[in-house]
Amino acid sequence: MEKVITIFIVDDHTIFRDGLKTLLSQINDFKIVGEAKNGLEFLNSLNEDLPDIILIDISMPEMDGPEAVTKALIKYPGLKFITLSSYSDHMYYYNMIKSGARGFVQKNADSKELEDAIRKVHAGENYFPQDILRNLIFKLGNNPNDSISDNAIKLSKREIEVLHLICQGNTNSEIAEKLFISPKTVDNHRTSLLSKTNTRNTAHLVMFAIQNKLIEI
Amino acid sequence: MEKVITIFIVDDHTIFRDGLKTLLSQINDFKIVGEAKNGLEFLNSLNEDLPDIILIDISMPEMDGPEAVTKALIKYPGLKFITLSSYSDHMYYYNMIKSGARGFVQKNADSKELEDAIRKVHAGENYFPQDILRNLIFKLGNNPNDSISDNAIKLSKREIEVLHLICQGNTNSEIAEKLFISPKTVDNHRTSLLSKTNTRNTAHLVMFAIQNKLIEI
DNA sequence: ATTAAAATAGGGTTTTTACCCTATATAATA
DNA sequence: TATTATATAGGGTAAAAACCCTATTTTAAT
Repeated sequence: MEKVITIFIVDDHTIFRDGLKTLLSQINDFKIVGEAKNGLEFLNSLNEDLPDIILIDISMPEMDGPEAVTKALIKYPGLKFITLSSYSDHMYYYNMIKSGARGFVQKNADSKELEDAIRKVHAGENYFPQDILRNLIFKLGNNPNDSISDNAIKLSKREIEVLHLICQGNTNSEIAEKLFISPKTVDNHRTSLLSKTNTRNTAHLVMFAIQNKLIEI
Repeated sequence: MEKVITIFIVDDHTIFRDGLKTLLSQINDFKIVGEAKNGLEFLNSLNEDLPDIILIDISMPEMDGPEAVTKALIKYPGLKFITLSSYSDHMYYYNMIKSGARGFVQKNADSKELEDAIRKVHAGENYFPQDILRNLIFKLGNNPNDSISDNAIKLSKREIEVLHLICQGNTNSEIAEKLFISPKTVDNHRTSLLSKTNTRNTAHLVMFAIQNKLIEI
């Protein structure tokens, strides 16, 4: 008899979890051994009886995917995570791969692909769709020192404060009043925000900030 | 033998559809008779053999939930739609209920609730969670003339086009070129966008648009 | 058929943003 | 210790946005 692959599901949508549970249970050697509705609940439910594969969503309340993966791998370095994602935003791939996920399956993939991914990752391989790999390679370019994390946009504390106030619809002088600084300083922060994020103007900056979770929606 | 309830699923995430299919198939008198990955595909697949219940997502590519429901009900007024939604944004409840959906189930509800909703709607009742009803009543207030649709922000086709191009970082003259209109006209659309959404400037408008799903992230 | 909304476009003005530059003090990092 | 990033602030300018107004044509909606 073949060895059973134990699977844990982390996703905030109960119906999705239920569906996935039922779907995967129909595969003979797959066994759902646990589920959680966010990263925190998942971490708390981890014990010595570890699952073979953890299917985990990216954006969840309380604690999101990347954070949960990072924290879980500190305690249990052998854990194998496969990310389930609904967005096509590449920023997330990096965060998730960086944090240590071994596979990546988009929710609009078919269920056969998910099964493949589970088997491959369980066998010790990685599973990333070609277009994601291509994008990663493209991002890394020909500079080997250029790690994924270095590509992450790092905004300063003040810049994030300014960004928040911009998104709320404040003008430079209003932001200046609220932060007790000169409007000219706000202008400078604004310039560096556009420069760092490589965006063209305020509208583009706000979109970028949301897409890359620099601010909460 | 009890009568079978036929169900059609419309959702852009294949894994979610597959899971739901398997999940609901386990209930004896439920039968999945079709599926589609967006509103357009759903409409095209409709024929004389109509399903009892259609489970439909709100935001999908090509054609979204409200539009599909509206169009389907013109041709087949008897159809019973249950909305599946992942967000807590109330904007959508109105659009979906307005368009004629008879039930509303959040994806983070449990699968028992979905089954209940299907049975209730099939029996001719409505199914809306208490908090949604409460919010509806709250929104309607004590003004009986104040219909739901009046509260929804209605942007024109052109305004939404302009909004999209704004979010992508285009200036008025760039938008003008792309839409083959005068920059002054774009400026006018911009003014009415700010006025309709009651926002203060571009940054605030973009935030509002995203928060209210006027645009895709 | 009449009204209302949408889409078009122009004139003109003020405010805001975006970008050029220099400059200083402080904090963090190599 | 030397270097880099951050945070501060100014002068100056050009572009863009925001808002005032009028006005015509087309397209829904009542």
